[in-house]
Amino acid sequence: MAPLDTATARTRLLDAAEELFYARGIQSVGMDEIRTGAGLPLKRVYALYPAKEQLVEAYLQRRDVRWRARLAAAVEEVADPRERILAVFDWLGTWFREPGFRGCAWINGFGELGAVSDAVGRQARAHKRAFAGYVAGLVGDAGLPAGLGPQLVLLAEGAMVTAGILGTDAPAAEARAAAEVLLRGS
Amino acid sequence: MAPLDTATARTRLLDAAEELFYARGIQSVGMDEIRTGAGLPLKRVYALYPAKEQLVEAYLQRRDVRWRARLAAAVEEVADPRERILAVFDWLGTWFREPGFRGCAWINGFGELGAVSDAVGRQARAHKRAFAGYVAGLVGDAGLPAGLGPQLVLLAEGAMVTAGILGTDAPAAEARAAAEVLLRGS
DNA sequence: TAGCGTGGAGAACGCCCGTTCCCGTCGACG
DNA sequence: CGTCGACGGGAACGGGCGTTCTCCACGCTA
Repeated sequence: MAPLDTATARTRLLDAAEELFYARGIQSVGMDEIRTGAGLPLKRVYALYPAKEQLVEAYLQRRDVRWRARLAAAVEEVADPRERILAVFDWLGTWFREPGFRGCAWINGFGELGAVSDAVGRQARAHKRAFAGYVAGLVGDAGLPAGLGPQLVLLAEGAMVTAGILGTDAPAAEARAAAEVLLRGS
Repeated sequence: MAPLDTATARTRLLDAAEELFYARGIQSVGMDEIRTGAGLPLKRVYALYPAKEQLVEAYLQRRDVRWRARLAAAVEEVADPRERILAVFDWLGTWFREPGFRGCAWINGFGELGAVSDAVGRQARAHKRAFAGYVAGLVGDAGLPAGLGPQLVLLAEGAMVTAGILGTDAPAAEARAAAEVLLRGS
């Protein structure tokens, strides 16, 4: 195979890593499998990320950017400030319905390695704080009391977990319905 | 050391397994460490559970019984049907504050091995369904609409996840406040 | 008291995995 | 056209872990 430039090599590597890590968990996936999936020589893999933990970190980082961008894009399609909040839960529903959905990558990663890898713990906390911050922004834009933000976040997190474990998209609609009540009550 | 009877050997084994698995994750803990913690010969360990996966299953099973019993005991102290629902969130708060709290064992286990071990996936689903069933019972006892149960469950799950990752007990109070609004709105 | 079996302690085995190293080949440059 | 460097492919290494096996001390029985 012709030599790949660094950028596409990195993309392929992260693509393969993300697919495998998300589907099966981090420790269950070996570096060899990732390099096969990426079609890269092991040497190249370790030139890009000198250790597995750094590849894991990069995987979570890139996914964080993309995940929040997809959420924001879905919310952006709605104008009314209150409806924008509910759009978060609608988007969760479309996410849950995607083939291969297996819960939240950061919740899963934290459960697996949060106690043992600082990098994973940091990524999980950063992602969850960023999500909470985004929701808080939506709540502020709608002129609603700040205390509502964390409550809506709990509904969303609970929906992710429950949908992941039970393998159903129902929690998205349930969380949305609960969110409507919370909005009305404020 | 004097030979231990089967019952206490099993107890010691499960005690050691639970402490280590919960604190550090399942794959990060070796059988050798567990046998050291239990003070048991490896032979005895494998006589009790012929493979690690079965020990993991037993760990989750026993923890499920105890966890739900603790929750139920806390709820039992409250008489008013609506207050009993809120007592669930109060108990979550005392759980979050316990030293060594690191989130929900089934959520963590599912994130780590749910895709790779049938036994862990089954345990997680069974536990979450049992919890949801318990909450549904409380909702029914209070004469509230059945649709409220899953919504309260989402708040609780979200609180567990968030408290685990962020290392704070605040989600318990936030979830309780949200639950009050949901109760009032029904 | 001699033999036997049970159970404790830990060494040993085989496998897997993260990481490193070697070799063949192909393109660039003089 | 010859040489050198870089890169792809994969073997090799070292360590860790789940699982099994060996050895030895102790207590029971005839």
